[in-house]
Amino acid sequence: MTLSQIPTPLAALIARTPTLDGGRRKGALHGGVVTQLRNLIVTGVLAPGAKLNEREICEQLAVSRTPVREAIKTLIQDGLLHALPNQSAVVAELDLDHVTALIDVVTTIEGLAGELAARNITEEAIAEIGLLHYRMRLHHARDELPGYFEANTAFHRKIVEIAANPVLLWVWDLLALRVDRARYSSNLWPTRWKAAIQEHQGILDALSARDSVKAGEALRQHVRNGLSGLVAALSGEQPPPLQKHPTIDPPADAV
Amino acid sequence: MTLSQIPTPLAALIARTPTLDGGRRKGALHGGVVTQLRNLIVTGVLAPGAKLNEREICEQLAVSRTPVREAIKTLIQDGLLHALPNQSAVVAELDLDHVTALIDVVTTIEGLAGELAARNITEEAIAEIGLLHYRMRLHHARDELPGYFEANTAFHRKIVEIAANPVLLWVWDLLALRVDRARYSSNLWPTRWKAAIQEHQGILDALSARDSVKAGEALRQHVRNGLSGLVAALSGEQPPPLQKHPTIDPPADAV
DNA sequence: GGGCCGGAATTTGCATGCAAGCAAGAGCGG
DNA sequence: CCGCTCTTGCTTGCATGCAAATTCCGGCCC
Repeated sequence: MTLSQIPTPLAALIARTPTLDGGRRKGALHGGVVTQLRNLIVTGVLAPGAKLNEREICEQLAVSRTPVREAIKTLIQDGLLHALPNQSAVVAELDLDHVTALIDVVTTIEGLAGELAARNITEEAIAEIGLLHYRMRLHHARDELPGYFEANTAFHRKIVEIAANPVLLWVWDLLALRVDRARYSSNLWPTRWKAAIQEHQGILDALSARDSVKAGEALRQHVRNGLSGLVAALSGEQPPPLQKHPTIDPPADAV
Repeated sequence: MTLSQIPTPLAALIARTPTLDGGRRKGALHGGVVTQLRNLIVTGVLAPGAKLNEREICEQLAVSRTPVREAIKTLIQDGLLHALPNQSAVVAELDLDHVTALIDVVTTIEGLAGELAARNITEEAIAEIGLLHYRMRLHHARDELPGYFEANTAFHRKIVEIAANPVLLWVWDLLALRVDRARYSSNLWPTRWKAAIQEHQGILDALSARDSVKAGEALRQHVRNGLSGLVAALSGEQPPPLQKHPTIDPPADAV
């Protein structure tokens, strides 16, 4: 349950990032630890309920306890960890209720983003969105899930950026963490792949037409469809996140 | 600019909380510091742009740097502080743009809360909301602003609680911090006081009738009205929060 | 044999020490 | 007199030491 029980994927993920501190800059350790741990949690390498032993993390990441402690506090704020007084922080459970709760909130937030984006969008932004859409289509045609996933996130985030509302972007980023976590945990979502692409096309069209109502509605429908499917997948197969990481190869590389 | 320049209100606020650590429990220091600093920022005692010197805070709060550092990190996450590498964290500016951005997001969030709450609401919850509404009317009749303010926050938060969506509540709490900060900073809002009470009545009626659409719309309108007035107030009187405390000049480094 | 109790080891929480980096001020040159 | 540079002081970032709390394990009692 603790970190040492899953040494291989953890070490692999850590090794992937160049020394955790790229340029040996001074103030980069804290942020690096946050990123590392966040990835481990979001991708499901650290399973829900896992206890985070500070000393162990220190050894694995080769830093002292101070930045690790600060990172843990940060992740608690993000809702990825759950804190108990004088006890190890544990990875937050992936409650089906919580993921279900995400649906309404994320749907609403992205709907608002679509409405605002449709009003503000420029020709340049339309092109950027279109670019991402076709990157997704390419990845889909090539059956490249990780690439598609990345482009998909970029697509949605870009729309929020275009909405030009810093608070909205802030909230979206916080929510995206949880959505990604649930998505990694479900690990079967290509069922809706084709439908998603069509919906993306509809969103792109609405944005291009600067149709605020249509864009908002299209995004709401798309997000609701996606998240509902995700919840269905999660409620269907009970233990998917746990079965994943013993086999090191297929999903762990999806970074 | 630093903490020592405004010793009186800070000391007063700190003194108000019983020793910062009520029962000398062990894991309570960090949270206490967060609460303290958060209050100081939200209420405007720590003006936007103020630099937070760790050592100074340590002395004022009589704790070591470790919990203070962690608290600062937390507040940075909340968006109340802005971080610079190897430099003191500064209190985030109260950008008019950011407050304006809050309008759409908070309006949307509370609208959703109203819709969900209207569906889930029980007789007990209706009574609790009604209680808070009449507490507000009482405070209004007595011209007690602080009491009204507190009840108002409780009223809105209660609706979000009734919505029974943990993610929604989480997001609302985060946003409420910023709303409160802007509200404290504007410090003239009784202009809409009477109108607000009428709108609250409408919200209460819609919730009692379990009319989801109506409740959502009433809340959206109410929140938008309130926040728009707030933005107007903030844009009208440029330096209201700054003039309250000692000496503030554009150079900003007076003693 | 099972459950309860006690103590030791582990672990978090807080305090402090040391080095790197930024900022302000003195000194110098133009 | 003004501007630039270098140096000094202060501040943050990280590492580590110590005490309280929890947990886990062995022994004991029922």
